[in-house]
Amino acid sequence: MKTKPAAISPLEAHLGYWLRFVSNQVSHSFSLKLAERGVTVAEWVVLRELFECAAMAPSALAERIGMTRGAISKLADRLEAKALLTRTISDEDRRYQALAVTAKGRALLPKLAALADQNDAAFFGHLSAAERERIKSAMCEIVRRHGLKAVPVD
Amino acid sequence: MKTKPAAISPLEAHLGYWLRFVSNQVSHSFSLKLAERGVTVAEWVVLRELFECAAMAPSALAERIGMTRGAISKLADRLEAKALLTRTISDEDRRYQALAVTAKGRALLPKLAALADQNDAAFFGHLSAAERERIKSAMCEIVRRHGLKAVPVD
DNA sequence: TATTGTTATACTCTATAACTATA
DNA sequence: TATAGTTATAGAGTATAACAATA
Repeated sequence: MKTKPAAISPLEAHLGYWLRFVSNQVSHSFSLKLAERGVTVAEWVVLRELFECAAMAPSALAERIGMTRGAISKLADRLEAKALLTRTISDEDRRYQALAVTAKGRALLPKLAALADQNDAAFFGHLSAAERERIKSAMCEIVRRHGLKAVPVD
Repeated sequence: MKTKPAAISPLEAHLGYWLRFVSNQVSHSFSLKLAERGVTVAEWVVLRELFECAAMAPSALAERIGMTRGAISKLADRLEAKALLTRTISDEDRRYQALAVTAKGRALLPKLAALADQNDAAFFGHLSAAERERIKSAMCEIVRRHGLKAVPVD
């Protein structure tokens, strides 16, 4: 009985629109903070991920983060130039590399993590812990359902 | 009494990380769908926003969407080339322009909106309506708190 | 002089695919 | 030939700032 088809849903009807909007702002804000330390968001993700393990191959890292090998290669270039990361060619199979965070990188990481904490708090600090957890779970579940690469479910 | 400082929070500790991860996937998936119609995500946003009003100045649109005038200018170029949008210079003040969606653009919009609906459903359809609304409200609240440009709270 | 819109420039991120070197 | 990593190319998105036209 609708007189108008209402075929054209508004932008704000889509959850994807809101996520993109907020996410862009959060990431942009974070990127400004990181810029003071001379690092980009993608670089932070790589460094943080490498920090866990002693060393990791570029291809493994690429899969884990959900990036292409080419992208990792370029990021590694930049991080190497900043002396935050080293490449070491394997002796056994010289096609393999081991990426590792340098001492300088390890010294820098806590500061970057503090910026990440600070940025997250600025945007989501007003939410209750339960609410944050709820949203996080929802996002995590979406990642799982869609079989997205990096399922870093902690 | 902590033995370890635990100073370095993991990536997954941050809600911003999850939002960025999911949002990137959702947007990418949407961009693939839109590509079949020869449109990008940013172009969809512009078209959808212009669709509401008869016409709008680039600067007003820029503020509403949260983009720079330069970005709008480039988008308008592309949309004009695709005959989805027109620029009309004001007679009163020749610095002003009116951007408007063409008939072709109006014909295309329902199809794009359907893709948006479809994409949103693919990622968020498994959530209850209440849960979706909850997350949407949270995002909306964040936008409001941070006084972000486009507050299309509808 | 202030404002509107355009243009030039640049950089990040991403993806594809051709390429090199190893095996 | 198969794999690991690199490089070239491209395009979207974004931002800054210089610029032209107009008021």
